[in-house]
Amino acid sequence: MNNIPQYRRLYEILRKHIVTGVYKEGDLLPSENELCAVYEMTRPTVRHALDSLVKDGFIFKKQGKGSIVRKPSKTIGILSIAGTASAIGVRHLKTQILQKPIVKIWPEIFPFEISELEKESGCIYMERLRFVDDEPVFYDVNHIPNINLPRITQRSFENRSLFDILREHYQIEILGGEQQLKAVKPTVHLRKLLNLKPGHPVLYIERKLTTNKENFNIYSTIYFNSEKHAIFGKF
Amino acid sequence: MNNIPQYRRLYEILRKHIVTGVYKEGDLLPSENELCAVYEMTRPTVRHALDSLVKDGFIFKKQGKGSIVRKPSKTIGILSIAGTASAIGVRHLKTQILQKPIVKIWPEIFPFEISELEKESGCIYMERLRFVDDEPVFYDVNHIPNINLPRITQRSFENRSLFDILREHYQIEILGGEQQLKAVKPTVHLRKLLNLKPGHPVLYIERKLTTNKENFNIYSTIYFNSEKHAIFGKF
DNA sequence: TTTTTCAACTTGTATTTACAAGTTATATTG
DNA sequence: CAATATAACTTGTAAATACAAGTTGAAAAA
Repeated sequence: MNNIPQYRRLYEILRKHIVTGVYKEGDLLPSENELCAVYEMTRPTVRHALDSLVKDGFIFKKQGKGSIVRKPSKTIGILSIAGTASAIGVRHLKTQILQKPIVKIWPEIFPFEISELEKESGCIYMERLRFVDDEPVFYDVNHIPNINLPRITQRSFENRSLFDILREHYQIEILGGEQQLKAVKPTVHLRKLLNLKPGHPVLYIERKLTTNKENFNIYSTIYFNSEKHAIFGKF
Repeated sequence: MNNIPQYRRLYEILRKHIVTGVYKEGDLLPSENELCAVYEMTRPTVRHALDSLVKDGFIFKKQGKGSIVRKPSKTIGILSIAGTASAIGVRHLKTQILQKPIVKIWPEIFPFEISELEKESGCIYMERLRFVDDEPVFYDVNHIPNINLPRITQRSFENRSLFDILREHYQIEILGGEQQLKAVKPTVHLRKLLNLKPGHPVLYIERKLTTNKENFNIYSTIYFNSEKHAIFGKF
């Protein structure tokens, strides 16, 4: 007997058709009754599949009209997921490493609670300065637990996304996270790093990202120069 | 004939019971069959209501066990969805209306693009100042299209969530949105309103929220005093 | 006593049927 | 020709029913 439910099967089929471009943005999916006929399901089952597609943002429905394909949002932005790279679009983002990844003990004062396993493993520490159109915009300080990351301190992070490296070489995926935002006055050090005008504030972000590995969270502190750019988020 | 659908009615009842603490975190809701009996609906209708509660993060379900309340862990926060009320927890948030809802034309200079229908309908304008522990924290300016909102300028918004009123009385649901964040120097007016220390910056947010009604978006400009509080977001 | 079995719950999936309500193109009417 | 009515679609809501699958605690067996 087939293990996966029928509505799930239809969901996967339609999802694949949407992401591979069989149905494009604005296209109407076949009507519910057509889908019933083609895939030999009843309407509640078909609607269950379509509801899932709505929930995941692939389509929206309009009564009397049909199910309309929604283009996936590409500029996900720093506020929803992943790193700073996807917030701007990688094209214009350059990265300078101020502190190459080194192994350290966790700081005494740390804005987040960490687990026992994370604590006893020590952490990988790195600092980066990131440029948009050759002007400094982000300064970030990162702490990553030193759990099963062979050779990470030898890798080059120049102009590469930290998250891409973790995903490709260590199979670590970001699942979600939490963050706090404030507007603060910059220190002298920060003002120089980010080339800020006197009196201009910075956006301060503390974030914890959870991953597919248990007890493996990524902790970042980010200072953002919002003179010319704003942080963008979709949800 | 009752205009709102039954599953919606049950959703509102259970949602209210959860946020007012009738059911607390970890509590089991009555079983689907019990809800059927009490509210005289069939199980598909009850399940539709429960599905909506799952989608909005109020409960999660476990097969064989029941529907479990999820409230306090999911302080959704201003960055992900809904309004400022859910960012803090309604308990400590008081609202003072600086400008009662009035009908206006849309401003000439507006940070977002608006549709033709929105433009020709005019907008409802309101300003609010919101307090946490009796200290001013949020100042927000809101523009809502004046489309099919009978008597909205007569309603009281004191200490009530704008979104709750839109949802309960006008069946308007927030589906998602986009926003931009900056750290800025406050104007003199803002410094007085938010009782800011000299030299302290504010967090500036521009947001557009999309709803289940076409051509009906909510536009807000928010100034946030981040001296004592931070804006929190989960994703 | 401890372990196993099982009955009585829970939610999950699915069918069938019916009518309400919004959309659109065509045919009808003025 | 232009406005209107209508028929044929679409999705939305809802009932009644059935069985599958996970959970739990009590009864039965070791």
